[in-house]
Amino acid sequence: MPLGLNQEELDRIDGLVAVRRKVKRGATLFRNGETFTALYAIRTGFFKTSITTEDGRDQVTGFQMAGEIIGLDGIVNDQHTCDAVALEDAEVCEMPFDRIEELSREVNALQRHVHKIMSREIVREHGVMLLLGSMRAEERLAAFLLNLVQRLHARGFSPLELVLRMTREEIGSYLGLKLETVSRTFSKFAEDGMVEVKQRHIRILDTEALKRIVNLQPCL
Amino acid sequence: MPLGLNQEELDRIDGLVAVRRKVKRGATLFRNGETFTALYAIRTGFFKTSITTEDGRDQVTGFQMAGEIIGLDGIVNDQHTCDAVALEDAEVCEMPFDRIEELSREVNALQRHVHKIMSREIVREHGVMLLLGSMRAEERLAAFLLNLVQRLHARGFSPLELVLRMTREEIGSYLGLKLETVSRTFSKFAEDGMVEVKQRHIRILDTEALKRIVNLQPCL
DNA sequence: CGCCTTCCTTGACCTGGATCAAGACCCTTG
DNA sequence: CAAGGGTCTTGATCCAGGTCAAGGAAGGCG
Repeated sequence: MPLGLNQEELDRIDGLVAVRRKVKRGATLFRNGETFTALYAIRTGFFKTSITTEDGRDQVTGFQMAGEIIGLDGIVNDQHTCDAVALEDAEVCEMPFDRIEELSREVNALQRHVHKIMSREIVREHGVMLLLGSMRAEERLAAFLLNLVQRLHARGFSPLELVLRMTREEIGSYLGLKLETVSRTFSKFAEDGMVEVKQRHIRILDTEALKRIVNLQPCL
Repeated sequence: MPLGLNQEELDRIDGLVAVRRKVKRGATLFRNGETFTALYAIRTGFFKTSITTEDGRDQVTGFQMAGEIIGLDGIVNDQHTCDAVALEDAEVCEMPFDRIEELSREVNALQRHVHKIMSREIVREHGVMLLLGSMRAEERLAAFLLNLVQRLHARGFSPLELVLRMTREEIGSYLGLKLETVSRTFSKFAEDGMVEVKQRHIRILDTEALKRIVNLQPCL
């Protein structure tokens, strides 16, 4: 994690992690309705979170990778409100939330950290609202790709190449598009020479062009 | 606020409120880019929060009323990332965030409360993502109206009548629709006898019908 | 190794909501 | 009380993306 902590504090924070848990591809880490007890820090692997309505509609609310925290939705009502599914074999650290609260009363840096994580998630979701509320299909997909490579890059991966862990349908659900539109838009980007698409392998050929698409206001 | 607190704790929490601040209709409480120092509890009045991109796009991220907290977006980077504008004359309590953190180390119930408020906001935004990502115009507006009256009802107002504090355009921005579509959809609801619309005065004639619209899956 | 299933692509067509445009209503201010 | 600007409604038209349909690649499994 972050910040200037002394050894004792670091040890105590290490002690937060109750269990390491492995989650197989396709398995759920937690599910809507389950009792909330812990947050999870992803050590390795890749997750999606999604909500499902009674009438069967389904919205992917995020994709999470190593170093990110999931489970924050459960705090309000001591009950998870979304499903977290591993999109590849994964390992997480389970951190019981009452111990987080306890410890963050004593370690200021941890308290602050928890607040920032939650605030960051709120801000991220604002961005998604902007995307869903006002962007066109190409803009959405370009923004999505740029966001993914940027996060991967921060983890030491290439900023020009990535392997999608999710299906076109899951991307579509996240972006408010149908899978056909996602596929067509990938094809269009490829035609225009901006990316190379081989199934889930994506190579970015022109980052600037993608950025221009995102910032492109329709006509003024 | 909530919960079983003793008198001393209550007094201390009262002490959180540094200033009461009045905000005139149309004025901003805070603005994107300003340094974050405090959360605000709305005492009276009605706010919208919105983000604006460099290219001038604009997304309303929420409407807040008495009893709700705004400013959470500022915690991550000590800087606000959205604008909060009063849609009617309002009064807020300014609560310096470092004092909130300080006090919530000592009063468990406050700590818990802060966590829940943030988590609630995350869950609310999941709901908005669902709305923006997968609902049709009528569903969005019906969901919006039901949400508003429900929150107003919880504050002692009629569950069947409300006055919109925002324009059609602001509703549209929040719901990912153009103002004309919002207007047309209101008209359609009125034709169908579900609501009565007189400019910003809305009377709900058939709550159940609105609920049915929200849960209506297209064809299966 | 070959079958099967899941995922992806592409085409043809359709439609919900956007866009453009013209007024109507209403509130404010002089 | 009249003028004017912001807001709302409604109509006509258009188009981005949805829908339906038909294959095609690829990875897992017996």
